[in-house]
Amino acid sequence: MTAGTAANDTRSRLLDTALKLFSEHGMEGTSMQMIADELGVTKAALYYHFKSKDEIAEAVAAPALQEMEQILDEACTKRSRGAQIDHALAGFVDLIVRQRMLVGLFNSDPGLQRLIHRTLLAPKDKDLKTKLRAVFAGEEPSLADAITVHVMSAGLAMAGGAPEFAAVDDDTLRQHLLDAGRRLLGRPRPKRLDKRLRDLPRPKG
Amino acid sequence: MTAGTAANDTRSRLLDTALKLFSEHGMEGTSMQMIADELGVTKAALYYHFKSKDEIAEAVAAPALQEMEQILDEACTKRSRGAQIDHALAGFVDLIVRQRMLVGLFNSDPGLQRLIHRTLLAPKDKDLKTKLRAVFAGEEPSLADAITVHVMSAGLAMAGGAPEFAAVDDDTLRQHLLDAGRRLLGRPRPKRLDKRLRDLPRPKG
DNA sequence: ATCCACACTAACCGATCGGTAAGTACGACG
DNA sequence: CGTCGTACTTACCGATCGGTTAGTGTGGAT
Repeated sequence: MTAGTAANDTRSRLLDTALKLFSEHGMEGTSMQMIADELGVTKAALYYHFKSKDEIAEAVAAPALQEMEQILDEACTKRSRGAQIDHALAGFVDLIVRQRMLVGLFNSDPGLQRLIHRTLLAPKDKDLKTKLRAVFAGEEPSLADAITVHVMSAGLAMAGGAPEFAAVDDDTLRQHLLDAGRRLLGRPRPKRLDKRLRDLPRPKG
Repeated sequence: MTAGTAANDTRSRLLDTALKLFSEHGMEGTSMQMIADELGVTKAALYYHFKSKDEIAEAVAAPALQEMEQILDEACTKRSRGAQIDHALAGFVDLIVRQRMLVGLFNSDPGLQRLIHRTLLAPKDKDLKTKLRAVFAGEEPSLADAITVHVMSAGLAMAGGAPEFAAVDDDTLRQHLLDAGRRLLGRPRPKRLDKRLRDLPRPKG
């Protein structure tokens, strides 16, 4: 017990550092040397903990991907479509806010995207994006709905991960992203009216 | 006359190729060798046309950036806030659809973003993002509005540049993105406009 | 005292990176 | 004919890339 504290600590610090650098410079723009320098160890030390750069990227991305999958699965258990969407949206926004850097990185780096798709998504019966679209817009969504869902997921993720909102506290950011998501998806806003009520067109009853 | 046709042709083919590769692999993930190979010339030939890789990236991004600036400036000349927003949104969506790859690349590559910010945006009195936010949400927007605008611009750009919608024809994509943008911004949807009717501003009414 | 697994380091690998220097095929011009 | 500019190519540079190998210091168990 209390076993590999040192190793565990270095390993998790390594992941934190990698995430930070990846999100600043992109995955291809971040070298193993940069990660090692930032950590204060040699490059070879990284290869003691991970077999390759790709494995580091996987380890960085995996937890959030798993969490997203879980949120989507939970949402599927809800009875009404409305409840499914509300749960998925709330969970998605919460994940984005808690993992701002990672989520921003995730749908912004072509290299990471390709890697993740190969190693973490492809093996599953259904890839995450498809699942997400299915939860928000049904199994066989119209083009309009598919586009709306894409705008929502990408928009919320990029805004959540944007450096200009880095100083905004989690609760506030979550509320605003939730509002934006609901507006896009045409979901009614629950009671909570914020100070600045805009004229919301409600196209559907 | 008809002078530098060959050179001009190579130069523009070079830019096309670079854009394609940048958007597939990211800027850091694309080497000069890759561009040269795809073009069927040697790497050194690239350096005949451009001084550096950065200069290529600038040349790739510059026209769309200029066009965006022009759209925003045009929008500012409109009388009502509503007309300003409508013009900017229509122009923005139109630009995204016409330049899908580039726009997708633009807000997805940390390396390109940093470069562009240094070389093309910083010198201007106001950077593009600030200008965009000002047009859509006023000079001193609330946090909620700033976030909404960010979600919109990033969401529309990423959806427009997304490979899964690559096969969608321009008009259709434009309509759906416009709808999503209007929903987000709380703009009323105009009654079924003729889809051919674009935003061409009447020259000095 | 010895051994051993752990968590590294120093030194190195071939490949590739962005970039450069020198040379060349070629058409236009005089 | 010769010469000049254009649009390249061949050959090369030092630096850095991801990754490997062999060795080292250290703490705990025996």
